[in-house]
Amino acid sequence: MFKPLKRSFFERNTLEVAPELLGKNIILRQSRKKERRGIIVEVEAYTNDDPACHAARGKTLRNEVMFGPGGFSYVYFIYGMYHCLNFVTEEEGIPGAVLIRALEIPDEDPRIASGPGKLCKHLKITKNHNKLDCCNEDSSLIVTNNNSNKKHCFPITQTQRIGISQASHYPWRWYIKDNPSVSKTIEKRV
DNA sequence: GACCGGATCCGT
DNA sequence: CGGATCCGGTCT
Repeated sequence: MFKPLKRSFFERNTLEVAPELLGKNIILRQSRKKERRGIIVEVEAYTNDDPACHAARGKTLRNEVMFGPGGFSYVYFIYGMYHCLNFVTEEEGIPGAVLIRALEIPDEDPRIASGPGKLCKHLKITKNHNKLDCCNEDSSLIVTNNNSNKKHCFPITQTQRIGISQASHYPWRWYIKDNPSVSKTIEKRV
């Protein structure tokens, strides 16, 4: 059995949580036996008081999970064809989330989950996975520490966020340097 | 009820 | 760089 990260991990400043999610495992239980795993290699932070954040204009039906406790999933549908996975940060009442932009999937092509839409497609993450409490060990979606040999010793690159028009210059994107599963590496570094 | 733009991806 | 494709937010 795997131990999910505690709620106290998520209920901190989004800009602290985001880079710390790099190297962590996402575990998705799809049935009693079947389980998929991915290593987080690229993230972006979206905070309260951030024009690009879905919560920037207050609570709506779509974004309300961002206003709740940390550690919940926020999955939304975009461009008529893709889903994107986030984990809610900050304490209850303060919206914030970390967008998971790329995963390294063991024994798979490194490009199979190299983007926020691609990773949801590969893991079959849909709106059914919205609002799951990922700190509950019985949840079908959890995040765990990586116990493998290639521990926390990896260089991290910080750049501007990509794919957005509002506040795109904020340097709130982090990825594992030289990891082949990162979506793009051409953006301006900080 | 209608309109419009989007935290994407792929092929050209 | 354009097209696919559809939902949520906003305004009427």
